[in-house]
Amino acid sequence: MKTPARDRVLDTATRLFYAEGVHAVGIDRIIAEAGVAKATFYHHFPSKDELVRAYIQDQSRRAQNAAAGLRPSTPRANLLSVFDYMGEIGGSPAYRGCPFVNAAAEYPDPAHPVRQAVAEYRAWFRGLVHTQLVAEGHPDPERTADILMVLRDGLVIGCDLDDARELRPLIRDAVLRVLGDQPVAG
Amino acid sequence: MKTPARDRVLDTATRLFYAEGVHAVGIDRIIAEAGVAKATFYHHFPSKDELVRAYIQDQSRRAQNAAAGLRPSTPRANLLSVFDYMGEIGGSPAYRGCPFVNAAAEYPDPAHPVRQAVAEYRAWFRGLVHTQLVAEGHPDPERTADILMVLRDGLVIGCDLDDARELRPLIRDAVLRVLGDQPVAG
DNA sequence: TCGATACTAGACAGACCTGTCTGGTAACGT
DNA sequence: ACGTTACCAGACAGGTCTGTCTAGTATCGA
Repeated sequence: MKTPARDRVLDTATRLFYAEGVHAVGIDRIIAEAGVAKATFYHHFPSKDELVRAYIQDQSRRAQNAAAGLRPSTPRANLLSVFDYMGEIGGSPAYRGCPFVNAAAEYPDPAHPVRQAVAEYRAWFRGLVHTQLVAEGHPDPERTADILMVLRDGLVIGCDLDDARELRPLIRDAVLRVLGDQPVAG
Repeated sequence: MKTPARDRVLDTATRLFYAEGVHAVGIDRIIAEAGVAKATFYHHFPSKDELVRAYIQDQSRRAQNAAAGLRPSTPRANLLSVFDYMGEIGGSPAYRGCPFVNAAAEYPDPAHPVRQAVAEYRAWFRGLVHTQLVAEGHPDPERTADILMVLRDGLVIGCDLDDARELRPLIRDAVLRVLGDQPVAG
């Protein structure tokens, strides 16, 4: 218990929010499992919604760090490795879908800070994909980036609601079909 | 107020669950807005979770009725019209994403009856797409149906979290790319 | 040594949650 | 006429929710 209280709270909240949903997990449970006093929690986070926002922003930061950690190769290989990585994550037994999509489902108001944090993550991911498309000289980077975003969202849903093991082998195929230079095999 | 109490409850629950989320809406509010006594509610639905399941099953039934109402044409046209229809729905100002995906996000346990009702809808939709692919003689109907399912999920997310008006014009393009016989335009 | 900061335990308020219960009204088939 | 069923209003129980508050301990820099 030598890690700072704020970190323990955020780590515990991340685990519970992701596994069980935001509205399904109360502050009392978070502070109990984090081993933190209630006053300490409200010292670091002014409200539960701010904790949720911090959770989303932290997940976004981690995703960006993970993407930065991938050793850059050709734009095409970068794109494929991003989607392959999604398949790896999606195949984990603890996988419960995308934290951003799941959180957004619990915050219907697009103006809510949590939704805005989700929008920031999405803008970053879309930019990542778009940059690779431009770098590889794709003839239609705008539209293709949009469709790859759709593919991304569909994959995180599919890995959660369907069988990720069946989905994983076709990710590369799907990306290549969207990129448009790979005819469908008979 | 001459419609039966059960219908008023289900209609009100559908409206509120979809607009605000399942956990965010309490029984007290549903019965108040439906103009129904609490005992009447619990007479028709043994628990809130059963109401949620009825809501999901009702949405599934409506989707299947809507699909049955589309006048059948060529398999290719059927496929495109299904996805076009999704774009129409997704462009509505009241659109808040897919009720099945949103509900599943609030019920992490795959064994929960609500999740099973969602799974039944998904199996139906996947079968609908697969049938059309087989009918048009597609060389890879299994894998293509899976990817179109991914596309479906990505579209409902994108129409909710991004701008549906930007997404709609590229739906047909995305479907054709997945079907694999349409090269990307320069 | 002093003051600020981080932290702990836990009571408390006020609202909301699901689900049960009592008690009464009205329609309807037999 | 009678029993069943559907429906109403609303109290109630037991729990949980967020957020505030009191009161005290520990650490650490100046």
